[in-house]
Amino acid sequence: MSTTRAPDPARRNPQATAAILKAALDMAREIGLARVSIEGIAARAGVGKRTVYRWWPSKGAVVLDAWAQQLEEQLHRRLETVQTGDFEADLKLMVKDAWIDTIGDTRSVLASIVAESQHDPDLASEFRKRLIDPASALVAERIRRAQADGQVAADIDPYRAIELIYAQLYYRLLVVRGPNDEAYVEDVVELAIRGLRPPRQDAT
Amino acid sequence: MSTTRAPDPARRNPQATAAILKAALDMAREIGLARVSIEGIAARAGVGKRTVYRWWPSKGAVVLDAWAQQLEEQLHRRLETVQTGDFEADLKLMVKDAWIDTIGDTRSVLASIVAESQHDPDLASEFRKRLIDPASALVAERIRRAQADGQVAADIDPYRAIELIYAQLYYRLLVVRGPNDEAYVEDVVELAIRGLRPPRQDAT
DNA sequence: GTCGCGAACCGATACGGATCGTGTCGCAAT
DNA sequence: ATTGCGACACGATCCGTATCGGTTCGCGAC
Repeated sequence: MSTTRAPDPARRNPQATAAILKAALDMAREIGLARVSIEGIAARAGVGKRTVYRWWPSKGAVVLDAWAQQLEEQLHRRLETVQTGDFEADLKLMVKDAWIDTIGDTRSVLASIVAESQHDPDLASEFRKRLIDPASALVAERIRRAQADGQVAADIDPYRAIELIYAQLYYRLLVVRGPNDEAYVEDVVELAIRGLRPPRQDAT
Repeated sequence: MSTTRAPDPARRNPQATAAILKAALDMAREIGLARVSIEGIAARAGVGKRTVYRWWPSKGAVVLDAWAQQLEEQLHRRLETVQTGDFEADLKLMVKDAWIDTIGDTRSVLASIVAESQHDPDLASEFRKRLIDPASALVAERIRRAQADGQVAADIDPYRAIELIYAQLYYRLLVVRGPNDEAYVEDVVELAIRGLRPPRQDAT
């Protein structure tokens, strides 16, 4: 049972760690995660393969780690800004901030990680924990406030509302491949909020 | 320039083709597309690797071909059934038919193909042409009819409405991994149609 | 305090195994 | 006689593990 001893984090070499993360992220952006290999990462970082295998379970985990770390730094710089009071405007700001400014041009890395996570449950779980959950929690809070204000129906599950928005963005990214820019984000939020109802509604 | 001559389809061996398609689809369902290899397909089909490479450019293309062919057969058997007149009911029927009955338990194959298509533009394009576009065209027709009847606002782009529905299903399949059954499909359609508006609306 | 020593990380290299995509046979069908 | 076919061999790449000296860290003896 005790064959795999956990390595000691205290003895970890920060230089090697940083070099590996940088090499992994750079290569993923240059040639795509699919063509990245652990051998390649180790070679580019000037590091033994063993050192990579010691601290990460797969190439996907390395790239996710590097990428998420970069996003977190960027997000900490923004965070608590959104407070215009208008629900739709706030939502647009939050989503644009996350999807355009923070994710931005690393969107192909995001796509690669989702792709890789289709056959790597551990990576999938780490991805949700590291990216999806924090991003959702932020938006969910704002939606709950809108429900308290009566701007959103009380029987809506905030997380379903978030799905309604982000699903559209991911769908474009992963499946249909249309433009995915600022204008599209606004359209996505508007459509999610407005629904498909005709403007004139004669209830029973 | 003329190094790669296209093979002559007339001389293609139907037995070999069928055996390859069957082997590819079976293996994809059993062990997942990621662990499928062209070597494995050829071995299982009792065929030389060269024969596979002659007719398909990648393992993803083989599996997509086999899978889409099966779906098309199944869809031809259903097609023109939906005509209850009620827009929401029709939409639920159509989507359940496609997502639950037709795709059904081959959903992991779908996920694998989308994953693979992230780093294979040709596969991505073939996937949209073979699956997304036909499915969308069917639903778009029904939405346009609903617009003519006044059940859907006239300024809605039918294809955006479809995205609003299918995006949710794909998002669950590829990213967040919740239940993706009949009940969820109904919820998805309802939420898409209803939007986030509060029930009471005092327009200006 | 400082010295010694074992444990763990480090870079480097080698290894067997798997799969890739191509090349090359002889055979069968047209 | 041309072409698809099954079969097999090939060089290349990457995987995950092992092994080798080296260095750095923690800790107890002196």
